Amino acid sequence: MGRGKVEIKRIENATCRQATFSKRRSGLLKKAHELSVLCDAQLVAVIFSSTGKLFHYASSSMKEMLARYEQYSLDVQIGPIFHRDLEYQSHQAKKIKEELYQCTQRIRYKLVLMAFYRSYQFRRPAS
Amino acid sequence: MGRGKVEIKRIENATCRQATFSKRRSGLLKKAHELSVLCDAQLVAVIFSSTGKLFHYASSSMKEMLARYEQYSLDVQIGPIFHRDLEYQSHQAKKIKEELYQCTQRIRYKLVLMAFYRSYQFRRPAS
DNA sequence: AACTATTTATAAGA
DNA sequence: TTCTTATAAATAGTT
Repeated sequence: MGRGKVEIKRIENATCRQATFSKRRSGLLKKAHELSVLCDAQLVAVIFSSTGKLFHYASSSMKEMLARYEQYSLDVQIGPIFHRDLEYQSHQAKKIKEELYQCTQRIRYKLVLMAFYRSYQFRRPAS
Repeated sequence: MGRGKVEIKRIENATCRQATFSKRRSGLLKKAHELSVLCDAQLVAVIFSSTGKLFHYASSSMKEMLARYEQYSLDVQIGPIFHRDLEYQSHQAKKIKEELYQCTQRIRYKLVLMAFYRSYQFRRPAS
């Protein structure tokens, strides 16, 4: 969106790449904020530059959730379900497996959220 | 960017909010992709709609990192349920599914926190 | 889902 | 980096 049309492939010139990164990064974070506010969505965006610098955005609801659940351990949360003494029928077990698969797809991204939050704390211990 | 200027605050009309969510969500994910490609950046964007539906983008390098932790997460945390030799009853299966869903909603942030802590240390051991 | 009038983002240049 | 400005792109309101 500028003086010329840009092909979406790696910018070879380092200076130009850095300039574009700076502009588009702020654009992306701005859009992320707008989306969360306009549409009442929870979202997180985490960006590492090619030099390893971290940038991020998290909607306020996401921040709250991260803070709230940080204290709980995975074992405490998941344990009770696996320790239940229940009897099942096999086709329903299959159903559950499918459901679990969906859950795990989500968990993949939860991992990133956690990553983000930890880095945020590490980088800003006082805030 | 349209027929009128929009104030950045929650859209009250539900239909309008949903339409805007759909448009801006795809716009954001597209921008995320472009940024990662143009500027060789690693990034993840995770969006939950107000109804809890998940959308995401992860740059390829980020996917790789996630894959490592997903493996750990799934095998260790979720795996055991698949290895149980159980029979099921329908109302109990239903209950379990509901609980598992709630459970994953709760644990997901913990998982991410864990994952990141390691990835971050790996990336920046000295800082 | 499509259509466009407008607003917004941003590429290139300074 | 910051600003300027021409242009490309996104999208608000509408159908």
